[in-house]
Amino acid sequence: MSHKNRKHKAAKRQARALVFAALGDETRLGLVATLSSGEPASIAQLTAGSPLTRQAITKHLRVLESAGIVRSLHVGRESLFAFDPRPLSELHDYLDRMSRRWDDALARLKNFVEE
Amino acid sequence: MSHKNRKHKAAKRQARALVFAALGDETRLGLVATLSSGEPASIAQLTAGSPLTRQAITKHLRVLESAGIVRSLHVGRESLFAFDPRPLSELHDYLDRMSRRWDDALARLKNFVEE
DNA sequence: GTATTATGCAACCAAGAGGTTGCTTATCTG
DNA sequence: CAGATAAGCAACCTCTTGGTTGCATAATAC
Repeated sequence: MSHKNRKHKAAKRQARALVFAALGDETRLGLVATLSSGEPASIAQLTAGSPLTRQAITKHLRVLESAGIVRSLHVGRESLFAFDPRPLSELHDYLDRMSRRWDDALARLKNFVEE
Repeated sequence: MSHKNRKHKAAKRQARALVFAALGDETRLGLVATLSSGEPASIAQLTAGSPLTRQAITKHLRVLESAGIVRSLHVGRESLFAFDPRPLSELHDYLDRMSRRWDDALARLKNFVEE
């Protein structure tokens, strides 16, 4: 494999890890669920149903934003967040590519636990 | 939605977050890549190509194991790890279900950033 | 123009993550 | 058996995370 290719792969992996990590929290997973199936919402709206403080929710939104999963805009005194499906779509493709090896992997696993 | 259904959903979300979090680290993503496309390997083997110490790799493997992504067995003096595709398959399905809403989401996003 | 609402900013805190080193134990190998 | 190899255990360290509280500021409503 070429040097350039290796670097490219490393960068992809880094970006991917960032997206995975952003989804690795129940609160954020909930926020994504909400935003992915509805209109853009303000911080106050997103905090409404939660036991957490507004600031905690804000932090989670910023994490999602740096992973590219949501985008934010200031409208008046509100800060609105919208879901961006593209990073998740990339993850989906990644898992899809990987899934071609799952049958073999499952066979190896079966063999592994039984031997 | 029923109480039972709500609890079930919460449990699913928790398990999912655990798997996502396990993949939210470049080192672990690398280990998964290695194990998913090859035979079960020992800790020493998995440490070989890495700048990290054996103990660091061990910790990562245990994280993957508690998320169900790998399974381990002791064989002789070695501890072997094998890839289990099922949790990743579940994630794939999750993203797949979610992807039905992505066209709408993308349209909303376009509208959002342009208004 | 005053009160209310929505947010931002900063400091702080406890717990967890990622990593190391040092030592012990178990299992081969010659 | 002696030495080498594979791994486990535990303590420790630093940085990050998830959360809080308090205060300041910008927009909106009455």
